Amino acid sequence: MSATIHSVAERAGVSVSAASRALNGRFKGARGDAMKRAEAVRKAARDLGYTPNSVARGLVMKKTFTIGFIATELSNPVRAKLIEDLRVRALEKGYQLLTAGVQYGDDISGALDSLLSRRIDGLLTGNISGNLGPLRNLAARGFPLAGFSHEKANAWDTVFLDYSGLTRGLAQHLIKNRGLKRVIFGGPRSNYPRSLGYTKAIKDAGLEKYGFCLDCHDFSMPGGHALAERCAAMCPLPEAVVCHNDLLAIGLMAGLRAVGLKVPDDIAVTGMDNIEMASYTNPLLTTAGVDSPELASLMMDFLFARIGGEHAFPRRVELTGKIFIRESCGASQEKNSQSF
Amino acid sequence: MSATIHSVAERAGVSVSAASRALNGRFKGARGDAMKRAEAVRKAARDLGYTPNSVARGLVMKKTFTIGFIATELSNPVRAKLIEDLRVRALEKGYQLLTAGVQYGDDISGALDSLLSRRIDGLLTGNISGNLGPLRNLAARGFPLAGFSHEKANAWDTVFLDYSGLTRGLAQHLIKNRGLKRVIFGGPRSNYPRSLGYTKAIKDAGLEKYGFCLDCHDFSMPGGHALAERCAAMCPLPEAVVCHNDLLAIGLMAGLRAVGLKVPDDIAVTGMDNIEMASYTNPLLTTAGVDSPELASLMMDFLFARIGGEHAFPRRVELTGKIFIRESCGASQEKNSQSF
DNA sequence: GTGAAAGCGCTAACAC
DNA sequence: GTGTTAGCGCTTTCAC
Repeated sequence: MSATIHSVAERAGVSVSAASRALNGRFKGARGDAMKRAEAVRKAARDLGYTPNSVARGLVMKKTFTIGFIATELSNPVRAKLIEDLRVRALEKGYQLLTAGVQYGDDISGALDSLLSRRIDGLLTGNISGNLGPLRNLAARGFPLAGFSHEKANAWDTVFLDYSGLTRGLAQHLIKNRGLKRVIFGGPRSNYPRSLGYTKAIKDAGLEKYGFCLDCHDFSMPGGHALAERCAAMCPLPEAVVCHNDLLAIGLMAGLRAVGLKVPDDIAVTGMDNIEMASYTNPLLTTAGVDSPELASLMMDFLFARIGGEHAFPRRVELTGKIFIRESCGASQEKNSQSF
Repeated sequence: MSATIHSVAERAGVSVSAASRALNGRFKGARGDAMKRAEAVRKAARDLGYTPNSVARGLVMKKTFTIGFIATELSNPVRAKLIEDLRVRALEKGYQLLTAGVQYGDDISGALDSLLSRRIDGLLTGNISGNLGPLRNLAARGFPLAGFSHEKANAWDTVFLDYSGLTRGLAQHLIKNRGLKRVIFGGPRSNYPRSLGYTKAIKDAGLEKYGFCLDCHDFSMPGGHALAERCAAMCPLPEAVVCHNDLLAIGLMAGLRAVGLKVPDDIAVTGMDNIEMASYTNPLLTTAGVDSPELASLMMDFLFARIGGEHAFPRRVELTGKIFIRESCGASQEKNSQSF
């Protein structure tokens, strides 16, 4: 049905190999003769409505110009933004991005196999957990791999994101600058860096007896909203809640309002990720995060180096985040944006 | 490097075709003999760490189990949600989703060619504009195509979304139920259905002299924020602004607050799309929209029918939206959610 | 430069 | 059922 390189070669009166060369623009010296033939090939292709078959191309070249991205929470705004940024970087180099979503803690092998069977040229990893064995194997075999993580050490190239330092900074701001004591955490009771940073700040300040975790494993707006009642029921009321992420914080703020509590007057709230929406909530959300395009660039630089054949021990680079003091923590804005 | 079906066949002591059959589970009668061989093949595959090469598979089968989605504003929450819903539906049927973003009014042929060269089995279209010729050609040639649109007629299967009726309903609510007169529109001065619906409502109510458009072609939160000053500068102040979409409305609400105007007391605001965030803003955003999973299902049903070989004239189905009256329009909530 | 030929990894005839 | 064989559409040797 569709035109093949065969048919365009025929129409142009040349061999398939000549057509292939012409279409891919491989001539060294521009001898007028060859140029003319090449033009004839291009014209034939146009006439026939030829669309190169990159499936066949991928088979012979063992290269698909596709890179995979595997992560959780694909529709979380932070991730959606990152995906767009990655896609832009990929496109710049002539690559397509193929995304695969997984659930927290789920087995990734299904998604991974699907990507691998499509013979992606490299794989980008997001915040995945669970059994990372298959990925480690890939890395060990020299398969191009890069990602971001809050883990100190990794088996493949990773951009390190210090979420722990960020929540710690947020909590410190609440404690030191605002003089708050009953600062609690909203998010999963776990050893995620985000909660660890909070705990550290509490300990540093000798506020252990006020430390508390509104345990919640649904880091979404509904999840945050549901926290409000539990929060309001606490006696005495907490003065601030440091949230696991922006979505949770935004949901919590809405929930707090629904139960008649004012943010930040009654309770201060902070988020994490600095999604675009954090600059438009009422009150404006105090949060922290890294620059998404920069993260995308760093990951892609790692990956393309590997794809280019670079062979080295797993590398690591740290991307520093920033703290954005806005209204929801009730602070004066004297120190609007602080590097961390 | 990677194992091929050849190597697993060899290891299992069978022919490649037997291996292929075993791996793809094609046996009719389950004769114990065949079953045992099949198991041997599967074991060999496991031992070798065999990952089927779907590039080769796609080449011979002329089928890639991939469907494309082409649309604008991929990172707009409505679109991100739809993509997730489409992805789920696709995965259920064993298909992958390959997304391609384009700019409003831009030429889509680049993105289209990229998708087509990957030999997608079908294509889903979002709200694209510009030269639709290539798509019409595809449809005419029988290529599986489906999409959503606010156009009455289309050259391929489409789910019709009546945005015009929705903004009209929103404006009517403002005018009739709240008795407002100075109701203006925030969004592009164009013949988009969204603004048309507004205009219609204004005319129906004989309020032409109050009609006005805060022209703006950036339907984003920053875009909406920027509108606030122009809005505040109007004299007399408008009583309500019907926005092109939720993002714009949310940005506008933030901007209005920044210039000291209260929503809805000073100015009412409505959005469009009913993104999840609309249920968490302060004030809660009155808006309208369609159910995303339902839209995804409808589009997929159309597409899979075509992929399945169905041949028919372009079909059309209408998906009715709902209006969600919340706080930002200042209304009592007596009629919370109204079908439209 | 050119064209003939080989082959990427797989599935689908086809005889057996 | 099984194996043998012929391609899918392309790029890339390789002689010329």
